[in-house]
Amino acid sequence: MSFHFEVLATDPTGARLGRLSTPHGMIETPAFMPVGTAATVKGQTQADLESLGAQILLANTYHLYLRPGHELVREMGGLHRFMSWPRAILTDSGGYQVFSLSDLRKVNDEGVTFRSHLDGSEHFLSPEKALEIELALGADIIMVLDECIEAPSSESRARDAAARTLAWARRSRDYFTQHGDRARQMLFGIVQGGTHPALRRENADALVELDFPGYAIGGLAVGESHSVTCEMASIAAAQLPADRPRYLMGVGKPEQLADYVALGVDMMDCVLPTRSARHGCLYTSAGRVLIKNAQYANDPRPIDEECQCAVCRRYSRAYLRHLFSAGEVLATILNTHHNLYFYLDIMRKIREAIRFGKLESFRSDLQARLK
RNA sequence: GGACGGGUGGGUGAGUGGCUAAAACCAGCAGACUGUAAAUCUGCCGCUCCUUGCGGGCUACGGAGGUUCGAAUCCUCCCCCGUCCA
Repeated sequence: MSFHFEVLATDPTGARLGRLSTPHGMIETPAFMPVGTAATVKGQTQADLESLGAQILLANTYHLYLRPGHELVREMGGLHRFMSWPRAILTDSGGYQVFSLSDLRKVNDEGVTFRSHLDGSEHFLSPEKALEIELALGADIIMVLDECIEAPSSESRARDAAARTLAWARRSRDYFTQHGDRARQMLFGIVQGGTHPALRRENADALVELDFPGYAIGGLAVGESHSVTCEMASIAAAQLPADRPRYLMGVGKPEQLADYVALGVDMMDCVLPTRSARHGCLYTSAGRVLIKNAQYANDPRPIDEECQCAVCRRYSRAYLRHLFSAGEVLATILNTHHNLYFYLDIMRKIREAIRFGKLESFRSDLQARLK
């Protein structure tokens, strides 16, 4: 009973309000998970993240395996203790690196051989190896290794990747059954299938047969249009059991979050709020602010006049632009704080809207304002 | 007074006869970013005209002349700056 997922309410759109209990606290869904690849959300302390209300963070198996090494993390008491994060953690498997490090890897049915982006050394990641690492890291939710492909991809390529991902899911489940602990960790399977509707449906159906406690939809927002992303997510979500959490991996832009939620998605993660912040792109209730633009040099207003975050309550655009232009580290810190607040605040409002069955109007309002 | 070295586009600075409106970097301006090889990457960055094109015209490598089909690059004189010698 360490893990328990409960749908508390549904909205006419199909959105679900829920909660996922974990050994490291409760996650209100739909949830957005800030990305902390290397056991750190760049630019924010763990105290900052707690104050922002993040209930779960994402970290990366591949990166932590390379540095500092999963055995070290295990020695240091596991990822929660190592990074001093008392709330929930999800570790991605390294499947996304199959996509993003495409020049540095080779895939076959056994697994993936990576050439480390740090020192060029070769490393082999199989579904079993990924899980061994994830067991050592000790995150609450762990992901199977999958093969994430770029879009567009041919049907045969997508079919191969989906079949391989499914086979790996089976091996992962079996490995977890033997070595894992269901009271301590939850293993999610991942749906692939590219941008081919029939493949998505088939792959989701087959994956559900394997009976995972939660399901992810992967391989989206990798080059296809937003409407295709939605179509694929919708097809996959429709095949997934209603009583299990659904995680749409790697999305999305602020104005897209409610779209995914409306498809029945419970969890999302994205580097956008943190990376964009570092690059000077700030999200506001009236659209994006590229803080380095000359027009903000003498703008005394906060980033977003409607925002209640600590940065908007205290600092002007003029000051933030100065910090950014000067390359000051505080720019990263403050920008990241604001963007994460903005994302997490949208999620709070989305949950509120679902509670009252008003997600559709919230969504159209949001999109109109962010355009 | 003499001997060297040097003056290049907003800055630093390459270029020593044509491929140079002039490298590179910085600054400036604009844009991208979706399970993080990302404090990264891309474009623009003399003025001007239009039929917006690997287009036309003009201006530009301290100043003024000159050599040459052609000069930031060679020559002459001048003006600055630095170092050293008197």
